[in-house]
Amino acid sequence: MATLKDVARTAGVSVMSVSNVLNDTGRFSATMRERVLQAAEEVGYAGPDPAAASLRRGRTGTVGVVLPLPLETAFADPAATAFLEGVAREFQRRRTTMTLLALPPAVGPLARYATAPVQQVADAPLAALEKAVIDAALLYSVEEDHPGLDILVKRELPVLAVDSPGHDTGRDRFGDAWAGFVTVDDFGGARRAARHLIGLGHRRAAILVDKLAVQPRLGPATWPQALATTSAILRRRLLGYRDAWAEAGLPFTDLTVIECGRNDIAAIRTAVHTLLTAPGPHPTALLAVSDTLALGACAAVRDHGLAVPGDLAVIGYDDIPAAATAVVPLTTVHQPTVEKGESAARLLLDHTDHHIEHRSDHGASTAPPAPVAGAAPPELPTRLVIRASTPA
Amino acid sequence: MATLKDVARTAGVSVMSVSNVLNDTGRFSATMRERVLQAAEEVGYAGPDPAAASLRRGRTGTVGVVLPLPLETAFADPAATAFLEGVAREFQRRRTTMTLLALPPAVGPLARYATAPVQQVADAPLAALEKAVIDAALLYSVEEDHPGLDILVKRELPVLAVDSPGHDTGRDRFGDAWAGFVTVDDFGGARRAARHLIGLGHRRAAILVDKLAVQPRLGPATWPQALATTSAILRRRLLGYRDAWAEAGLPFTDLTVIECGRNDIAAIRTAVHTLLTAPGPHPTALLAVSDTLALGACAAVRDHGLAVPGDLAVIGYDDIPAAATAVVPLTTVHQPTVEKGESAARLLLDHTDHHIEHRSDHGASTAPPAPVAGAAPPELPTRLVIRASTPA
DNA sequence: CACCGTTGATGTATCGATAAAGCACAGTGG
DNA sequence: CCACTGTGCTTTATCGATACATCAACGGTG
Repeated sequence: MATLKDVARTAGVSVMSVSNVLNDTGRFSATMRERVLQAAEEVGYAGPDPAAASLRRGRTGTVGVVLPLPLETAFADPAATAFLEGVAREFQRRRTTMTLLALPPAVGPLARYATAPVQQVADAPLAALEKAVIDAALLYSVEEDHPGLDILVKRELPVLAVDSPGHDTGRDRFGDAWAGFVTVDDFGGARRAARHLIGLGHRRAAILVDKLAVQPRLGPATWPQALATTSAILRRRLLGYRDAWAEAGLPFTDLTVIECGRNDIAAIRTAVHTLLTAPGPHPTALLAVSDTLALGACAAVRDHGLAVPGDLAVIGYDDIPAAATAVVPLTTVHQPTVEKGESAARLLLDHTDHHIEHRSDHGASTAPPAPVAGAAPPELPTRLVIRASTPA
Repeated sequence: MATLKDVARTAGVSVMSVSNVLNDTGRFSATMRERVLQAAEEVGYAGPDPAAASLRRGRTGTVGVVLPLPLETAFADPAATAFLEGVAREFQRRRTTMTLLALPPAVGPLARYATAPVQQVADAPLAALEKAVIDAALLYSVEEDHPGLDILVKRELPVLAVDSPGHDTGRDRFGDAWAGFVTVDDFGGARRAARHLIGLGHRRAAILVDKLAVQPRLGPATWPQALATTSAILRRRLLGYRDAWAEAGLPFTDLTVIECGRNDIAAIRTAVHTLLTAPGPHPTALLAVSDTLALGACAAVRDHGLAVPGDLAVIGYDDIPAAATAVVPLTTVHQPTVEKGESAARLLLDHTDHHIEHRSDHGASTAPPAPVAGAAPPELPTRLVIRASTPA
């Protein structure tokens, strides 16, 4: 591979001149420019070696996006992909590359809501966090006490967590590392959905979730079990639904949580079937924690010979594109998913750009740590979109 | 940030000893090990700086996965996510990280099938290819003459292309860079699907595609238009369907290609509606180039008051999980999608592991370029899975 | 007792680039 | 005529780690 030195020798100039031309620092003449570019072409120079430049500059231009394993789940979920699309868009604007770091979910409930400690996960994926060539990390739905976080903190990498419980605590750092948070008003959105149902006269509903933990337990869950979920988003949504029920003075026994296992038509059909054939009074409405689940539930209800919303009202969550175009357009809680990704990326990059602009060899001449302008609001709004899956 | 030097000073030993312990080279005593680990803990050493290690070793442990923009498309497509899951699995086994590099699709048809040259794309995303800290690149559905490829070639990075037309030509390099290919027998799979229909007595069918080019043109396409598609996979599938028709001596006018625009229920419904209300004889079967399209088409056909397979037979492609569990389980062409990802990753990593094992300071003592054992077969098989969306 | 292979630690050179200082030389104003 | 200010290019000193060579101490052998 040709290096700067080769180009310099060929052009008959110093390496610094070549570097100056290639980085367009402006400190060179037109003649020099020509000579260097010509020589670069001649020796087939492919541009500065990224590893060397990263070492010297102290910046890599790459951010790690940390996702929970299995990636399939993350990729297949329309809400997650829309989020990633937002992240990708902002990264592209800011000339930043994204490295995917997949983490196994920590086993056990969120430590702050449970007594059992989060178990250690396999070492191999954690080593990836140590060796990744990145300037910062963006965590998507990663538990706040995941052991992987310690590694990022040790490396003093700025970290931004999306949909993490950390935001609730108002903190702005993890250990010594800067920390940012972007969340969505999941609690409020869920509460609005449940209030809407109550306003329509519903008194008994079932909440459909895909899984509460890595190992799902199919069927109804008790409220303590449900609230011990490992997912912070899920927990906030459940609390929102529950709060509306409490507000209206309705008993929690009439708001059951059903674990379906997967975002999968067959699994949802089974769950709905079980629900509708169980003894005792049936729910008159379904609150699904995602649109995928809600759409599956609609299909299952129809297969069962019942009508949506006539026999059973359904409300989803996320407002994915398919929600609006479904056979029965879905009433759902809209959240600005793509924008969430953009905000997260923007907030993180604003921080890194301001604080580690570039390695400077003489003392700390870093810009004042001014509050970042145009930063994203920490909590994005949600709103209820009323369509045809709830009665008018 | 603490460096090796700090650890060495604290432990009162040389930097090399620290490096030896951390890299577990075995050339140190138990006492030394203790002292070093203790000192590392004490100064809060976060492990070797990845950029520095990459520079010195000449390897980064990261592979670039190049996907066409918009990423949303890639992430939302179940076939693509299954593929990425396979890639991720193999990478994890091999302790390799993946960097996502999104490329805008080159505008214009594949140059080898067209006279118009592939247009230049925006420069910004290409710069990412120059600056990415990677050892190799895995291209997913990237045109063989995409300008981005030149950059990888200049960097002499090993490249592996999946579902690219390159495999047809039997080449094993792009310029000076090693090149590998993994493809699936798309032609054969499509032909089997169409033959099956013909065997069932069908004589008129419509082929549903999402889009032939970046800017889709909704509605029927002529065969020359269809075959000028920018997607190599799509082209192979179209040729397979067509070949079955030709074999049976049926006219191509009875095999129409319909462009739906998106993998979207509403778009598909419109396309199916148009198809079924057009004057003249209607097709008796639908060949969809993906299961997502096929499942959407099934729903659209039912909405239209017709039955699958009674009134209209439907065959999909890919055999995504949802195909088996659909209301009418889908007849489709199965391809080993996850395995395709694993094979691609394995083939690429086998190459890089053998050929750039590590930077060696003295002369070329590299291992003989033995043919890689256990490498993936270059073309993976497909098979027709007959379920309920075609009559028995 | 001199010779030698082993073990464990250290020194030195380098990977490929960039930051900052240094240095010639031309043009200016007092 | 000389100090003074830019240009434009070069020299020097790193960035943080690893490959390889070297060296000291030691126990076993003929």
